[in-house]
Amino acid sequence: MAPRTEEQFEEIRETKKALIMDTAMELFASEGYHPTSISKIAKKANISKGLLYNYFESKEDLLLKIMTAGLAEMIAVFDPDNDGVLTEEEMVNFISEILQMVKRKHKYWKLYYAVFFQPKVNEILSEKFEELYSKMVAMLVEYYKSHGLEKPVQEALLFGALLDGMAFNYIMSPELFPIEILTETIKDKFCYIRK
Amino acid sequence: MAPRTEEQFEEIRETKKALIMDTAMELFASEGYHPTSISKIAKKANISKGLLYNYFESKEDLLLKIMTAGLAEMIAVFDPDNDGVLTEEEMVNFISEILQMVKRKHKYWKLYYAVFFQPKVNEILSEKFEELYSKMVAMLVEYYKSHGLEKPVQEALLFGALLDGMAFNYIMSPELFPIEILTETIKDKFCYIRK
Amino acid sequence: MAPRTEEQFEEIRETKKALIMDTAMELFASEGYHPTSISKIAKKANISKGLLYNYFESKEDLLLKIMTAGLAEMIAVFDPDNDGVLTEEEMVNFISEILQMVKRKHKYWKLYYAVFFQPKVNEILSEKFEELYSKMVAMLVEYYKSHGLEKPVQEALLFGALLDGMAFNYIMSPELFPIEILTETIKDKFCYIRK
Amino acid sequence: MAPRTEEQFEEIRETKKALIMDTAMELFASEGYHPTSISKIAKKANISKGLLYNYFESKEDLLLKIMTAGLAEMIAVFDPDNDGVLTEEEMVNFISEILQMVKRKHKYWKLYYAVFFQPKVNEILSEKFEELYSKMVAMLVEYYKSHGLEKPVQEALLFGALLDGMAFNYIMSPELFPIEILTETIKDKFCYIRK
DNA sequence: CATGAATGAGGGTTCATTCAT
DNA sequence: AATGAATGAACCCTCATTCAT
Repeated sequence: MAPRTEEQFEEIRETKKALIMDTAMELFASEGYHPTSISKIAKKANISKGLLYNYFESKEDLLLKIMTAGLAEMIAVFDPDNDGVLTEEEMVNFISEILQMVKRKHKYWKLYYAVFFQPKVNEILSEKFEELYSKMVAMLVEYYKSHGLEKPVQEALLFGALLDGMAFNYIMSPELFPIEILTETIKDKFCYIRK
Repeated sequence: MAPRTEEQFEEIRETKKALIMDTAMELFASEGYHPTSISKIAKKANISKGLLYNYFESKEDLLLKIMTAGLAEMIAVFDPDNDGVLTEEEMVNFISEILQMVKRKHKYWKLYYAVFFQPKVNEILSEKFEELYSKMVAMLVEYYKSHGLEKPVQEALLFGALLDGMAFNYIMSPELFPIEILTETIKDKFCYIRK
Repeated sequence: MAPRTEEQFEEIRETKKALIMDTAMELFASEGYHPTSISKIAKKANISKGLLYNYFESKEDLLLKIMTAGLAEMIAVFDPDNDGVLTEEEMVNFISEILQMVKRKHKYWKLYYAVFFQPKVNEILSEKFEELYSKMVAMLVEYYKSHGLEKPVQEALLFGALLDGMAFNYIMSPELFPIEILTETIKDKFCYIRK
Repeated sequence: MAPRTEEQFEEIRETKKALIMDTAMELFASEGYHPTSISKIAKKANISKGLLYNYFESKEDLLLKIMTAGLAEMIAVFDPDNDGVLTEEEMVNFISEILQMVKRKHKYWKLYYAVFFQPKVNEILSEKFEELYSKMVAMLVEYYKSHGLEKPVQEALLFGALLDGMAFNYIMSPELFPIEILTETIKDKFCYIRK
């Protein structure tokens, strides 16, 4: 019989890779990176331990690939790729999108917070993360400048920290932290909407 | 030599225990909990592995004791144990004290963030933590109420999140996050000082 | 296209088999038998892992087939199939041929030495090897007898050992062991040329 | 109760280390380095797998330590630490000592031959080995020079190779290679005893 | 109070081999 | 004839914990 075609193999690979990454993310996020063993991941994904190493070089590589993919997704959402200045409408939109994102990608975020203090991982990801971070800050600074604020950088940093803190609080105890009812207050405090 | 008295023994015990906890915290914070082995802690503390088990039941127990002690210390600082309403001066004071605390107890905070997603740890600490958290929020709510704000709860939650986010950002990259220059802006935004 | 004939298939098979054996030998010799994985061999030979098992039953079988083939080649060179006594000229020739052989088939020899202490390999090859060995010794014994030496067996064993030792030294560090400049001395010591 | 003294610990360590090295050497020599698992060594030595790593950093380290120790022993025997020229008597002595050594330290030699073609190991040991080798050659060269031979270097290299070959043959099949009855012939051929 | 040799379960990883296509 | 995804046993190694001294 003829062997599978290149494309068939490619498809199998993509499917399996996604399965493994999803399963691993789930476990990493809920139990932590170190306490999650390769065996556990393989069992939950219904594959053999060995197969995992067909797709990822190591446990660390698996984590990194998950994180990178997640980061890329976030960048896609966060970054309006807007070289000009945000309109006020865009700004309001931006806030609600981020907060929605946190709720939807709950697992990713949990993983992020859990993993950013793993020294080794952080080392590798921090570069990408800081890129995202500084883009966001720059965008905000521009917005505040265009609104004539005296200390646009401080505003931007503070606002960034606030979003971070909200995400963190929500991830830690979703039932205690009512994201929705806060948006209006945020708008009042950080959007400087001209009436 | 005269045999040591009961109290002397007790003192030795306390000193050793503190030494072990400090050493362990240092390592946990800088290398992570799981990657830090008991051997490494013992070596750095210049004691034998066996002795460590004389003071702590297990590695997890050690971590928990460190975390609990740290939390207690923070509670002592954060909680003015003030049943009345904060004055504006106290409020301003409170902010700068918290931020100073983050800088001073850098290691503790790092450990907290790194370890809060370990299910077991979280389970045990979350109760105490939430107690602290809700006390803080209540205090802030009172403050905002007394200043006639419309949505005192939202204000309080937002402010709490902001402080969290600042701590988080500072811990992650102290060189990128200039805590000091932000206090003024915070004051403007969250203290509602009556001129 | 016309279907291939039986012979063409056979030819393809032989070519592939030879390719695999050559590739494997190369790797076994340079990296060692155990550290060389089937994957690596397949990759270097530009075939799939599966195909290799179409030609060889197992990794061990592959090794054995390589060794056997190599041994056969050597036997063909070493054994003049001469039932009579070597002439002096033949003897001199014999020496230089062996030494040339070592240089040419460098890889084979390296593999031999590396692998001769693997119990299983030794088990299977030792019979053939001893056949070769005793033939060589017998031939030499005859030669020495015909030259009237008192202890022809000792001479033969010693000479055999010397050749072995030279091969061994050359294989281990070719740059340190100058085979060529030794032939004359060997001739003086072991050929007993009648002037 | 008081802990053991430093010396007691040291003694335990030395004893265990020797036990492990002996056991491992036995197995490495008879089954080969790679096919011998740490588990097997531990089981045969009646210790836990873990303990082995209390004494040796890795399997490779264990092998290296065994080899180095063996090499040191051989150097001690081979090297007369004689800056002057060997007397004829010493030379004869030297030969029989080496051959006895091969018989006595059978296991070590087998390990040497089996392991010298493991690329990684060789890399590390070759330096030490060459030191020994060149010392031996130098010693022999001096001897031959003092006996007025035309080509002392060739003589020395050849003699060295012969000894190597004899050792190799003996190790491979002791029953086929009668070391004892060869010494006289060696003496005749390589000692140049002045009558 | 104090030591570190010893354990053993479990971790991450490799790899010869199989098999559906 | 040919592919490479998939398996699973075995490997090397780590480390929290115990215990005799």
